[in-house]
Amino acid sequence: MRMRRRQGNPFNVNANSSTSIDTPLSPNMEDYMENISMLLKEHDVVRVKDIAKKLNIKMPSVTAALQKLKDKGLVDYEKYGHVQLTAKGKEVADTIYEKHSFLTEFFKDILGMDTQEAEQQACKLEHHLSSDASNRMQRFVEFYKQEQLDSQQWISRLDSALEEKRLSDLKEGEKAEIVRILGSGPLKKRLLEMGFRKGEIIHVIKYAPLKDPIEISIKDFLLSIRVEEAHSIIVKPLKNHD
Amino acid sequence: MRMRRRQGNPFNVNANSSTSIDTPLSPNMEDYMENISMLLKEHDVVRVKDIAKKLNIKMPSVTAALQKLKDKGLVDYEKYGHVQLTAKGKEVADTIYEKHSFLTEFFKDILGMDTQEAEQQACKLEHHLSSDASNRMQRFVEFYKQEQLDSQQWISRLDSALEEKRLSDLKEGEKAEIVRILGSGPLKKRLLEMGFRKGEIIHVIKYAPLKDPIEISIKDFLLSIRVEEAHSIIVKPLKNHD
DNA sequence: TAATATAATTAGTCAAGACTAATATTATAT
DNA sequence: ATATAATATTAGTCTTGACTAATTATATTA
Ligand SMILES: [Mn+2]
Ligand SMILES: [Mn+2]
Ligand SMILES: [Mn+2]
Ligand SMILES: [Mn+2]
Repeated sequence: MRMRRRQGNPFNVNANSSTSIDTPLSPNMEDYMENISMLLKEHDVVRVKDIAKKLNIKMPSVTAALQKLKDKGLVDYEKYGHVQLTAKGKEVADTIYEKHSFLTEFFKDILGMDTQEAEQQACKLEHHLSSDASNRMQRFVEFYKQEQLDSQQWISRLDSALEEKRLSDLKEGEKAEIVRILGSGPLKKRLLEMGFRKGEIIHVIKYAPLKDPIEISIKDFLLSIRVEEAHSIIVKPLKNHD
Repeated sequence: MRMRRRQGNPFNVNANSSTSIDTPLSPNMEDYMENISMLLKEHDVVRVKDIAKKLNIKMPSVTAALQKLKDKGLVDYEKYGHVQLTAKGKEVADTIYEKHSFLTEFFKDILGMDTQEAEQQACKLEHHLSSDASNRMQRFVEFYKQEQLDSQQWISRLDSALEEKRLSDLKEGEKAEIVRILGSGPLKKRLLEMGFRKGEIIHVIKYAPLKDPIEISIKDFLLSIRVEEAHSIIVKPLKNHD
């Protein structure tokens, strides 16, 4: 469910042409704020060129953005001049950066992603988290990092879990061991009856992606299975020489 | 760091005017796929009107979207006809819905948000998660829901944590108890020396938002503190009659 | 079957946010 | 102090994905 801002009504006469102030910042504008703030922490003079480089865009785009952000009272900026944040602007930037930080910690320290990917993910998601969700998640990250006990347990389990695939993701000719079967209803029961059990070795005979069914063998039995069903069978691919 | 798609080069002569196929789906297009799939699970005939209603947009927007999705080979659709998903389209929709599901579980069952907010958050974030992050997070949710032991501990701690604020979020006249002080460097040391200790009661005397400093009292001492410092003091507001 | 109501499409507009090309300003080097 | 280089701005274009108004096609009802 989405709320899209109503926009572009040509008959809205109270035009208030500069709708600038007060409407929430778009993800892109938030990134401008965040990155200007970061640049200001490193150098005390920030130029259009610096922002363009950091955000990997061209200078005219930056100029346009700065004009909007100035209208909103978030940056101090005069033509051809240097860029500063207003008090309000700093608040905004800090709020965003805080989300960036705990999200990064979450992806890095809890989910075990490497620094760069973690940062990237964080910098995308930060613009879409409600403040309630942010609070809760921030608490959660703090909490989890204190209880290092079982987080160890989790991390070690994660590594092997990441080697797992779904049967439907295997390619023709691949072999794999069944790790577990998702679901709980009659579907799971049927799969068990067909011979899909934990530990069994599967060999994919024929698999045309998107075309049902997949043909496989389990200890010399030939079986056909629909993609949809294969989707809920978790396997661990075997190296070729097994 | 962002990658923006390069766009709008008027001199790109290999125009390939229908750049349609193969470029990744935008968040909005992903929502179309997801919701069409949901509608198809309930009714076996899906009309433009249904999609418009579900997504809370107008019919012409839907028509335009369907034309694009058809170009990309994701929907079966003829003018004035009913809407179906292609095999590829189903795959796409399922992938998105899977993210939607475990994200919802995360916000609901781990962070304790109510169903509706959890769904909303999930449906925003689902479009921005890499497949690696998705995998890890899905594993994490599964793992966490099995170890109900300490998740209990966490949930109960969360409730009280959500009553907490930062000193910088209090309004003039409010009283609060210090819960803890964030950070670790010399800043924290200085705050402790000033008398900010766990359990102390704070009374905010004067606070003009965005204007340093904040004036407060701790057991009859008057103190001034900068917003930035107040930001790292976690407090629990007291009811008026305390 | 004809008249009406509902549903869907087209045409044209708008805002955001990127881009290029051309121009203007400021900084640096001779 | 001037010439050149580096930066920044304007003007105009493009795509995406909304919107309204007008038109066309399909369904329903008399
Ligand atoms: Mn970001
Ligand atoms: Mn960020
Ligand atoms: Mn969504
Ligand atoms: Mn969703």
